[in-house]
Amino acid sequence: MRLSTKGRYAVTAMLDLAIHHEEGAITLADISEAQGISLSYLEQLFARLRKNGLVAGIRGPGGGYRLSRPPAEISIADVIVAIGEGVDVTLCGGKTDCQDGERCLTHELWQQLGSRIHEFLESVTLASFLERKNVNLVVRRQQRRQLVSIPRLQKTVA
Amino acid sequence: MRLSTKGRYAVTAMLDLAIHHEEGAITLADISEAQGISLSYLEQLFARLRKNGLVAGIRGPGGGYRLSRPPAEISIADVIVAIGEGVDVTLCGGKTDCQDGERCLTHELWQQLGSRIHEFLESVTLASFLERKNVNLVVRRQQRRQLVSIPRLQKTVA
DNA sequence: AGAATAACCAAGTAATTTAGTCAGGAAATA
DNA sequence: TATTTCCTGACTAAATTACTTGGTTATTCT
Repeated sequence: MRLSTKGRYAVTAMLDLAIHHEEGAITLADISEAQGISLSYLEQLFARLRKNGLVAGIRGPGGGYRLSRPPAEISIADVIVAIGEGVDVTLCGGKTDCQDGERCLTHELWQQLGSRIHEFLESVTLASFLERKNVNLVVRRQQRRQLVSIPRLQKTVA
Repeated sequence: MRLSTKGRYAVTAMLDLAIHHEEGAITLADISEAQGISLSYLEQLFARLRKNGLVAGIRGPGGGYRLSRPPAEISIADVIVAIGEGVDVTLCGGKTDCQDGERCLTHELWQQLGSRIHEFLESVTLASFLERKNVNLVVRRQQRRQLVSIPRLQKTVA
């Protein structure tokens, strides 16, 4: 019952795009540096995000990636599903073709679990998450320092 | 975001024990045969279940395994956690020692997800699950045949 | 036109995890 | 003592994850 870093990477990268949504495209090299993720690995992840219509790639100098929908219309579930990290907790992938009785005994349990997970991840959008986060930051008076190590984030928050 | 067969195996095996809770011990060899799981693999799983106080092993002829608590007091979460399939969805395992800001940005998200999953799995006990299942079976008038391929289960249900 | 920039793509590899085997022991019962 | 069953540790095969390497194509700037 674990989420791979692939999922985490994708979500954090998408949040990064969401933060700079108004400012145009942002390069994978930037994300790579800011988050300490290998560039090529990011490229693989973004290939899937792109194929699923979540982001649009812009080539050439000044290019990069942009969200293809406003942050309020992209849920965490969308991201997780897009990169292939499906929330299929059942053995037979949703179908009821697990033939021998005992498998089917627990089938509904895992199916329900999967639904709950999906519901939750769907209820959180990039926008709603950042909003909540912003509130938290303000509440905590996050002006102590520029310690928090993501400069591009700081700009937007402050 | 997937549950390994390890977790599934453990849960189905525990349900098996729960069904025969009144009838005394049941051997791993039986479970192995009924469910088509390798005996040695089951032994490994039960070693962990035993160490976590969920089952008690009884050696010698006529021995086997029994639940060490009534089925109503064992949740699916207990089982999943016992076999090491933790519901730790965060990177840093609950601690907040993911230093660079972006990690901590999503930290709460994964933590909340983990809580939701755990809550759900905790809300289902071996007893409550079987009860629900029984109701379903009765409602569907499961008398059509003895088709359902688990004889020991059939005995109890019928 | 040419160089720089960045997305795109395919394939291979290293590390980790999962799922399982194998070979034996130790306690209880008959 | 022989059988049954739990119990243990170490070892292996397959799959998955997390990368790396080495390119290509499209776009822009000079």
